[in-house]
Amino acid sequence: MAKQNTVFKDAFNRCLKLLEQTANLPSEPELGATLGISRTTVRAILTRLEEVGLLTWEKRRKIVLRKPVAADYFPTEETDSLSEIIERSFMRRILAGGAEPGMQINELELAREIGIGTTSVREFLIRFSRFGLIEKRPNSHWVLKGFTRDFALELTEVREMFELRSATAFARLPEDHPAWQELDAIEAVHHAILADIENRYRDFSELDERFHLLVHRASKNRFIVDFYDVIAIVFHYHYQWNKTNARERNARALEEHLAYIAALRSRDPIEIELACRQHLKSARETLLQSIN
Amino acid sequence: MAKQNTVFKDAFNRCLKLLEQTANLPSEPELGATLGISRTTVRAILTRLEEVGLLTWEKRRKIVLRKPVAADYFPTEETDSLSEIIERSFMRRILAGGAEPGMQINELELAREIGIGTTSVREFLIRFSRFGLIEKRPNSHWVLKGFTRDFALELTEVREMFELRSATAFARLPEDHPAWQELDAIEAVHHAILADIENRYRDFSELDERFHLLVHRASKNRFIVDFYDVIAIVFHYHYQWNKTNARERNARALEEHLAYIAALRSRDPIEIELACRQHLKSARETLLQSIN
DNA sequence: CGTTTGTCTTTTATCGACAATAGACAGATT
DNA sequence: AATCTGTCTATTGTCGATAAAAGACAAACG
Repeated sequence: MAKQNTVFKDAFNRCLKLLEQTANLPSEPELGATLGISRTTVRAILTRLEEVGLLTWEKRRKIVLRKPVAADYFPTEETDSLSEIIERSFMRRILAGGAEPGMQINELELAREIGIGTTSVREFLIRFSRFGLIEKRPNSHWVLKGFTRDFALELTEVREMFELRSATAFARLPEDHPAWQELDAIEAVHHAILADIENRYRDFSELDERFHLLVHRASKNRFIVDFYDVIAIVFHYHYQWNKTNARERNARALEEHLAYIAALRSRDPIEIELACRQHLKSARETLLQSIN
Repeated sequence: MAKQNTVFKDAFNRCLKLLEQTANLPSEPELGATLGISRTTVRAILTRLEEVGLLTWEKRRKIVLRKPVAADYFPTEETDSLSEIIERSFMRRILAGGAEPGMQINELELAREIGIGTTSVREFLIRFSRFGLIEKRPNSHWVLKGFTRDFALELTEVREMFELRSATAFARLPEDHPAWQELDAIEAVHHAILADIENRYRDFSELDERFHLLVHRASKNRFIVDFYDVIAIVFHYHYQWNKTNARERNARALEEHLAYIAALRSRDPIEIELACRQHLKSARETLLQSIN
């Protein structure tokens, strides 16, 4: 196999979802734009829709013959891109498994274990190296620096610098900047989750990322925004891994976010700094607790 | 060719340099440690030394037969690693050549132009992407964001945050920390260059990197230290590219460094902040001038 | 007994090949 | 006239293969 056809399979599934709602398919270019893929892949999807008897397709005439059923979808395991698979597999190893700092990382072994080629593993490790968890010895192996206390402290130190600056910049955004609307939307979701915290506390992780990314974007600095990737991936896997007291922790974080949002609205630098620091401090503590 | 033997050639050349000074070669492991290579490569070097009649080698008996001459060395073009070649080639294109922001970057074209495989180009681009100058469209090309005014401003904004914090941390290093000695050594080189500025002003670039890296290291934060790579590469190529008023500019920077070093020694936070800001401000201005 | 050497195995860096995907262009359709 | 479709080409993502380099281990040496 030269290239996985995960783009095709994933887009096919999303196309089926579209078909559940509407029985009308737009033109090829439009469908491509909707699904975020090229026309080549759109046509591959249409061809398959015809093959499985969901569609008659001739030039512009596209007639949906029936509603899609579960069996029409590709299994979700097949729709993940290779890099997602590698990332998950790798993170599980270094977060969950007994991964000692200083351990060697072997490209070939990793590749065999996941069942993929070495090229993909190498490219992943290179991309991943910017997260500061691994380091390359040229012409030799990678070294795992580990998800240690030091790592967490260094990460949060930079995070606090960047987020304070971003929050200050946020307050200076013009009244009509779309970020304020997005902030309203985010605040509403906070209230919604808090109102049903027992069932919905797991939705916090995604919301957290959405909120902080919005704040960071206000810095209009690519390095600050890019750095948020590091924070996001660490917290993402941290939430998956450490579930102790998740409900209470998330509830508290939601409240802190609300205070933080209110401070942003006030545009008062002092208040913003206070609310921001307060929240970042508890985020840091949560992270540190999960390490030791 | 599967792998370049640049490690061998480069180490061979360095070994010849050793032979110019001493006529005695140590054991294989020791030589390997000196040259920073494995024993396998050491033995390849010894074999070649024998082939070209520089050495008789049998087990522990290594007898140097003559001094190496210029013709014994591998040409320098052959000792650069592939990634260095790609980097130079790429930087020339995007800094010197008419590289408009928004331009597409084509892996295949780049590879053909440099005369190497696509894998190496891809890996380079992935590594390079953390410098914020290019961006990937998945399943499609890379986009050049360009060495623009915005780029320089964003870069220097973060640089200033990081360096101020590092400088403050530097002042808190214990009296006996090796960084203070290194600072003395660096200061001495400053005086030496200033004393012969007409001839030596080109040495500033390297010294600049050495000094600022030392300061950044005091932060003991991998993200801050790693970020210095971005600064270093930008200034490195910037110095190569923009030579107008280089002598005066470097002389001024050297003076600013000396003031900055004195401030660090004073350990007075206010003085440090002042000297640091002053220097970073002119560094930023120099960079900006070269852009428009 | 601690190094050093000889030999062998494993891993990395790089290439070329090929399927998946993107993208270009001319002719067809409304 | 604008958009869509058919067809074709170019580029990306991934693999396996291979030379260079690293590294393991036992026998030899001092």
